[in-house]
Amino acid sequence: MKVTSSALLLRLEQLTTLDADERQALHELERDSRSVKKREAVMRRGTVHNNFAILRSGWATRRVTGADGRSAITHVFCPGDLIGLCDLGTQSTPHDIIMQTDGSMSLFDTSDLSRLAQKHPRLLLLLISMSQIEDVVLRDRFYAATRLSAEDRLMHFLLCIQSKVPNQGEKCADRFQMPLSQKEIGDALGLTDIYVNRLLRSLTDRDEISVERPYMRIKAPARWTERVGFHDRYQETDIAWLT
Amino acid sequence: MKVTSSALLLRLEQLTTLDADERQALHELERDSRSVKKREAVMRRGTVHNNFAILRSGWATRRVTGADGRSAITHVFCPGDLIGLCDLGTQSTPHDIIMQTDGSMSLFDTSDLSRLAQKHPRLLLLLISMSQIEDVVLRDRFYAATRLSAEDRLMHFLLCIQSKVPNQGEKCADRFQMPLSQKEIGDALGLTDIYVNRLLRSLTDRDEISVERPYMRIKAPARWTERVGFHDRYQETDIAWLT
DNA sequence: CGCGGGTTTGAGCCTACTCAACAGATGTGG
DNA sequence: CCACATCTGTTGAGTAGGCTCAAACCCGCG
Repeated sequence: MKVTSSALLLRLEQLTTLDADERQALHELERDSRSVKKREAVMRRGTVHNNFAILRSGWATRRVTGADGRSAITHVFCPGDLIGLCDLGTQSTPHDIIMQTDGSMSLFDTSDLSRLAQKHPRLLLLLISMSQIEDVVLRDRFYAATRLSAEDRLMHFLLCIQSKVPNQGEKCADRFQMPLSQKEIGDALGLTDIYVNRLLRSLTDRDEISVERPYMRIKAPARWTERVGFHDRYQETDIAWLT
Repeated sequence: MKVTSSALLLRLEQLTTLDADERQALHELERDSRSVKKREAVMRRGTVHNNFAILRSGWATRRVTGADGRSAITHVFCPGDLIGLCDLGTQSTPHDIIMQTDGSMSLFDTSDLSRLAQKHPRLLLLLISMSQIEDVVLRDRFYAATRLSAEDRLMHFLLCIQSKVPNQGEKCADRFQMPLSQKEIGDALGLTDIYVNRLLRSLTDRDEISVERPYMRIKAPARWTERVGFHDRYQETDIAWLT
């Protein structure tokens, strides 16, 4: 039976070269994969098992939820993303991971990881390096959330999502998938769903975007990028120094 | 000449056991240290050298600065903290690091790191794991910044700083050092210096805190913790699984 | 003694929120 | 296959939390 292609492998090989051993190890990591459904919590804060995962298909988010039920979306994950490698130092999962769409993932815990650390330390470092990009993005978003107006914040976030989107093979380069509802966009920005709606409405009315659910199109991404000071951290990725 | 004690080594040894080789490697990493002055930018965004550092004494912050000059403080570093290990995947430093006080640090770049990766992969993983805690804290702060009221946000942040403070050997356990001005606290919270001032004033008037510059005291930290849902991520640290 | 950085206080305003209601989609069980 | 529930999007009206602008004070320091 043919091996399903791995979004993670594809991305890694664009950034560095793997030897046969490493490719094999990666393949074994992804051997078992579980299918997961929309809205399912694949990792729950406070639990100690399955702290690490490779998202093989579908979208997921990391959510921080408060006592009053309000919550914030700190990360958005797409196929090929690594989840939880940024929590190595915590004894249990610090925040929830929720599926945004149906999908599939390979799950691990510390014992798998510590095996990998012994047998393929370089590979682990590569994976960690890749996943750290997400936290660089979070810092940009922290700035946006605290220092930009609601509209600029929204623009910044849409650019973030656009830059995440894997090359979908579609010719319309400026059309991208938006896997979040308006309420969820609000949770990612610290705004109300209602206000997000007004902003999106205003943007479409001014012909800045067009919404073609579940897709979206930004009419003048370059202008937006300039305006809100957006950086595409994925394009700036470089892990080749790890020889 | 006697070796100056290393805040980093102390912290690592509380969390796991190092063998003689690793202790030696760590010692060599910290051999050269440079003294740095308040307000000095020790790493500047966009540059490719000295991307990594061990902060040996003093306090520093990571700042994200926008085109209009507004900025946000995403991280606060204290002695023994690792800086830049969370940016492994970026080709250049993504954000500025600024000294908040005079201090000293040991600086590295990717070549040092890739040597370390080859000779002491476990040690590098330990260091990375430790430094990732800071990003877990940032996610908590992201939630606070987007979903809590200004006063709760401020309480949350003060608890964060208090939990960072190294055991100062002082008996007053509830008194801690506050290395940020009100304007800087505002940058860490997404508030104006003026509003931070009003909040602090109100808290002291209600006898919730006392300000004894450069120290500060929270009168009822347990109540605050409950109220804003604060987690002490440093206490939850666990890197012992990396055998 | 003057200067700059940090703090304090007042007055007025605007951005983003709350509450409320409805329309459209989606899904689900009988 | 329809009836009902739930989630999502849309719009209006009124409000308030945190902002802006302005000015003064304190203090350490050159």
